[in-house]
Amino acid sequence: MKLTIKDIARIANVSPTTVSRVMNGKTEYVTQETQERVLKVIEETNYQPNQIARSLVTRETRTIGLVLPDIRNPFFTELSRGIEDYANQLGYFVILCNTDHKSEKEIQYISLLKDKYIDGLIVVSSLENPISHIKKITTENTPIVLIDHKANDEEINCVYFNNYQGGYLATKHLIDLGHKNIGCITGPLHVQSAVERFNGYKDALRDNNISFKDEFIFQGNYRYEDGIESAKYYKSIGVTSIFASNDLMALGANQKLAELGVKIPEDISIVGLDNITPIGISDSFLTTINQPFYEMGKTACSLLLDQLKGLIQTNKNIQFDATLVLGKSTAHPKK
Amino acid sequence: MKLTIKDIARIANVSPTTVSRVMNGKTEYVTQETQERVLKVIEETNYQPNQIARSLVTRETRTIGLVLPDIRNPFFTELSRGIEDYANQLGYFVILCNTDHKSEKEIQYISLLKDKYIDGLIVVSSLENPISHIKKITTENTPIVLIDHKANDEEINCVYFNNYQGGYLATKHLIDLGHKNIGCITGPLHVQSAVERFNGYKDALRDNNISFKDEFIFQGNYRYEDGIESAKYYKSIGVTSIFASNDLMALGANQKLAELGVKIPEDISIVGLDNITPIGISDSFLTTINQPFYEMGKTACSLLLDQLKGLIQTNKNIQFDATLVLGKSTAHPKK
DNA sequence: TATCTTATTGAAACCGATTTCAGAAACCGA
DNA sequence: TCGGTTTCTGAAATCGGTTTCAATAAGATA
Repeated sequence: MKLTIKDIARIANVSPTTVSRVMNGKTEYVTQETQERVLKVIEETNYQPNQIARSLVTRETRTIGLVLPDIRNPFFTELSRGIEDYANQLGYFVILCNTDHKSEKEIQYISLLKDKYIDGLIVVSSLENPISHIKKITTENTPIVLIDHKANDEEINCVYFNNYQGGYLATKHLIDLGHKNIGCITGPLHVQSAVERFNGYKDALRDNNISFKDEFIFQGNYRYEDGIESAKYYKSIGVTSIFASNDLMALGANQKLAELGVKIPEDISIVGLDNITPIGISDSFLTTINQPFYEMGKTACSLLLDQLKGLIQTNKNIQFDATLVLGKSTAHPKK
Repeated sequence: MKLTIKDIARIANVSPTTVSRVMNGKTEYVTQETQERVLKVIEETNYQPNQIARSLVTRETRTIGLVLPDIRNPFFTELSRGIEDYANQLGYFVILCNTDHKSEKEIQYISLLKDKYIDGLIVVSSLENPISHIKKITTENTPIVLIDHKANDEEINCVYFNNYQGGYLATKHLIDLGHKNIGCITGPLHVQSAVERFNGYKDALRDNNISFKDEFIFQGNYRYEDGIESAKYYKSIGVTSIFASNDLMALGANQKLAELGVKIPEDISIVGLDNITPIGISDSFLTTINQPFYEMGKTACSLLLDQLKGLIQTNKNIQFDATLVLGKSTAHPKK
């Protein structure tokens, strides 16, 4: 039979009130002696208070919800570890919810989480207009952090990556190596991140007096297959280098170009963006732009918990920088 | 201000008891008319009952705990999706806990989860003797499923992969292709799964009258680097094929052998084991043995929830079969 | 018509903690 | 010695549901 606070009170010959006080460290008005007596009983009986009963009155569950498209995506896996590690350190649990990019699933999950009285919510949203939707279904005072989204003003907490800078740096690297004919495999251009990466590419060209050429652009969809598909095209038009808007497409292009007899990086240099290193594989072949997923998760979680504890009041927008990671897939163009 | 069951009762002009009955479908003794009245009020006020208060009396949280070494490991990522999908379908939440293979972290997590009154627990344990440890810290009647572990009798629920069969099939495939000099990169031999895979290798040789040679064995640690390291050795002793006890080592060996000028599969065939396909990359190069992680997770979760609902009483041990996945890394040996 | 079921509803207890508030004891200054 | 603080403790209310049990009304039976 599970012990309750009343049992402990009876055994220690005090009231439940006192037991509660001792457990919660509100001992300023409890004598050293009774305190020790209670602690001894707790120790001996190995008593653990019922967290649900606690939650009912304290209104905190020490649990946060994490809603994201698919944990199998390496970005989100890494992100989730950043979040979980930080949360665990401060005694919080994380409930994981995969939405598979489906709006209904996302809304349903968030709504269910609300009923569960989680203390906070971290969301990588797939909704058209996440802020208004999410605010509609959550309680006024639940802290929320949106990842991979940028808000105006201080509407909501946001943590996101500087995609523009990523595209810019990748392209600049190729330019610095001496490339002038630089292809660009874009992401789906109805998605904000893809547009920004593309803008980074364009601006890097402009800033270095290289004219933008439409035929150098191949529109992809962030999939490996898009990279594969682009290969034949790029081989035929003869670029000396390619900036792929994500690593998956970069790897696809690399794979197919190699099969077509194109030497990487001698004939064509390739830069990716994301830095998704397959687990355990240390030697990185691909030159790419690092996106600090783990750090972003950690920051999102710390933002959330700070707000939870009232340490900060206003919402923040935090942007993460892109950095170049040198691999073996880029080199000077051949003369 | 959040509505409570009393508010609804007042508005609908009934007692909280009746509201509760209607919400829980215990309507056999509620007239159609009052039922509709209550439902209408719930609908109009958008009332959502407080799940914590419910849990306090029903003793169920509709939440299960998932404890595993590291979600970044593709096995566990896939496993977690199998679990989460199934749990979500039945209205359960999943709390994710990474132990980083540390015993203290695992024990601490399980103990904390117990206090939280989760309904069930799924564990991929890193403990020496998981069953006795886990049973010590959990309540008598919490359903538990162990993954990647095999129990005697019906001590506890287990879901695991037939590692022996995996090693056997991989080796048999090479033998069927005509190979006789078959190297084997083992896993860490203090780990059960590694021993079983190795035994599968040995028995496949024996059953086909190929003598076991000690010099064909390279002991690894399931890491990419171990594969890299083994390459020089295998090139020097001249095997025609290699069975690597996991995909990571297979990929490492492949990488390094290719660098050393060895043609795969013409000069040396390689078989892995695990079938960890990098996300989004469809064309599989490596011939390997599939381990059905997603299915295993799903089954573990269904086992847990069935037990939770009292649908099954006895504990079960469920074994999953290995299957061969043909890639481009194996071929007949050269004459 | 009197009695016995059966259908319908609600008052009150309960789950197991925290928190408010009041009372008792000890201490203190005049 | 006496009123006023301060220290220590516990009774009871509370959080928001579910469940038990009793009460009432309606219908059935004899």
